[in-house]
Amino acid sequence: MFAALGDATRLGLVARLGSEGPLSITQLTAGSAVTRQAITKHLTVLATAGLVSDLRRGRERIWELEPEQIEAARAYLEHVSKRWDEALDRLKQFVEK
Amino acid sequence: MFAALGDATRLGLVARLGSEGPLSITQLTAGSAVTRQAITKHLTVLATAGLVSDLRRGRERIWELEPEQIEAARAYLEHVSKRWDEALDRLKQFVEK
DNA sequence: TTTATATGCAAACTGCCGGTTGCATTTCAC
DNA sequence: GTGAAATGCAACCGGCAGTTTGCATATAAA
Repeated sequence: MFAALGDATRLGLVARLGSEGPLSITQLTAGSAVTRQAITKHLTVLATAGLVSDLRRGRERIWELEPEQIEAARAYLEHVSKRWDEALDRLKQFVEK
Repeated sequence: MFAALGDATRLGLVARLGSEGPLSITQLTAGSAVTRQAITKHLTVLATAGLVSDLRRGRERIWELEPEQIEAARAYLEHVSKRWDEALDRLKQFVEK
């Protein structure tokens, strides 16, 4: 999942979907430097990570953010951060004894 | 930075440093499946992303978490998530008009 | 019913990433 | 001071990720 966010192009897609709302593949391609095919592949990767989902509307495919997964990533980082604080506290206790 | 967290081995290192506190390269290697050299390279990547920092203690090199960067990543995800909510609100407004 | 638009599928290429191996260097312990 | 422990440096390698290209398919528009 962090791997999915780790590519610059993909993080860009997530950012755009976040600020502009649901967009089609063609719309996403216009605005990125790479080919439509590349965008499609990136979207597939993001979808596999659960970060986006798609729905068909006529001949176009609309992609939108899946904020729950983003929230999950956020929560994980918060968790690590918290554990780190606890670890430092334990270390402090240990040194003081 | 998300790219740095995107590798399984590296995310594991971050998790360990978070829960166990500062550790040396050798300590980190014992517990991972890969070579000490691989660990070293991963730590360099994490350091470049600002996620960890090192200090020398005698002949060993101690690595510790840099929680500010983790916080930064967390904040970014929160930002995207928030923007997404706003985008949905705008969309709702638009549809209702 | 043509024609243009939006997308899907598959093959091919290239660079970089994660990993190992071998040897050199520093520092601690005895 | 000699051996062992912890680390550094550099070269090498295999595979996969990101991208492009070419063609096929579906759907809207005229």
